[in-house]
Amino acid sequence: MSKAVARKPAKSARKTRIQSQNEQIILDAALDVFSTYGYRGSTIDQIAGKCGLSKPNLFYYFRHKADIYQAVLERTLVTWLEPLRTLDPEADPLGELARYVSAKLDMTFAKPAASRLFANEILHGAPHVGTFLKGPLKELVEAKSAVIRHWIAVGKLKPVDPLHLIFAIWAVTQHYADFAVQVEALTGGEPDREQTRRAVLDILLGGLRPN
Amino acid sequence: MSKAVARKPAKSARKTRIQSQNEQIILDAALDVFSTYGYRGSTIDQIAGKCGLSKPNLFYYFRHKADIYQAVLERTLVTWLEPLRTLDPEADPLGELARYVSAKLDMTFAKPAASRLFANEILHGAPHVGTFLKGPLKELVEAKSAVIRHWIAVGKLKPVDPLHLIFAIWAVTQHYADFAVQVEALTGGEPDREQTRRAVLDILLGGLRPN
DNA sequence: TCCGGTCTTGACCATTTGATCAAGATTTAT
DNA sequence: ATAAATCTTGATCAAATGGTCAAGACCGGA
Repeated sequence: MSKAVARKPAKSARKTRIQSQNEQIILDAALDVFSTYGYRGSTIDQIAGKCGLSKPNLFYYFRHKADIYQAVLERTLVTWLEPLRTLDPEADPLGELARYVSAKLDMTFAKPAASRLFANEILHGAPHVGTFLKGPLKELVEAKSAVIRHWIAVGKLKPVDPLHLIFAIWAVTQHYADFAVQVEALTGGEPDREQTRRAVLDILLGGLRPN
Repeated sequence: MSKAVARKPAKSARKTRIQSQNEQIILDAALDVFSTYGYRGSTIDQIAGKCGLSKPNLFYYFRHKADIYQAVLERTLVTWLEPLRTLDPEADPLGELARYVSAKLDMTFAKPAASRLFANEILHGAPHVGTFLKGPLKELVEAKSAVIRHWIAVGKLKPVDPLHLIFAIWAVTQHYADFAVQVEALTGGEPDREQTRRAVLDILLGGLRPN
């Protein structure tokens, strides 16, 4: 991932009011479109149509389609990573894990499009976020794995593979965004969020209490 | 989903040796390509290239790109559904669930492309499998939910929402195919399968033993 | 061997789509 | 008010791509 995706950084690094405003409008629309149809399945016309700007105008702000994608993806990654960052080694393990799962679930419900965009990117081999995965994400995950291992070592958590626990938490929480149509088809409408939260916490953390 | 996706059913419903052979070759290649790049991101040329047939030749066997996709998707759905079908109400609940999770995980490892194809389809709103989700899948899931509820009722399983348990099992097992690049980036290479199996069983079923 | 049906493909078409550009409209600073 | 900078867009282009077609190669049964 490179930086500097927008266009005008040449002369005045400062962004115009219109500029930053339209960039946000474009990225909002792009998140919707890309997360729904995938990169290849989305067209500039769709994004332009959704945000009420003309196609050439999009190219005024972003030189290439790939730049729009890159920008919206980067904005998403920050959001996506945030909850894990807050896992506190000092807090009570089960409570802290419950808080993390709950926060991840909240994000899934609040920003399903972000989850789907990320899922799509990974599903297709992470062509744009390979360095993110092997860099920042890996470091953070290793740090948090150490925290979980420590909790286990001091007997506050049943022994469990930390990495796979993190995978499981991600998988289950994001499932409700990424597979939303399936979830809705099987529950008959949107599932009740509190019920979902309780069930997810039960299933994921129910077996972690030490004897 | 409609039937009759291939071409020649008109005169002789019987398929030539070459015909059924090439159809399989095409579908195999199509699964690879579609699961990697998505529907829109895949081209007939890619599929043709991968299976060593010419582009017009593909159109000889399948009239439209969508027909190829449909055919490979249908073939995948059968495979995908199979393990759940075998959930036996008479068996020991925890053992039976463990067997199911294990079988699902085996399928994930054996046919990651199938998992990804399905994931991609759902992720993009299930445009081709809506009726499958709301029909056969829903019925089967409701039947199996009843089984789980029964296990709980007779005290052989800790109370847990059956539907969300099924979701969790799907989410976690398929995660290792759908998010394989992320898993590999974080584990540093392919994760050990037996270790993964133990961890997944621990996490998903560890809290289900009744007191 | 020979014939009808099956299979294969090079050349081609029409549409979609990412991207460009020049000309004009609008905003901003002075 | 005015000039400079910024912003906007209709028209257009070139490449990619789903799909067609006619001509020829191949195969299988009599």
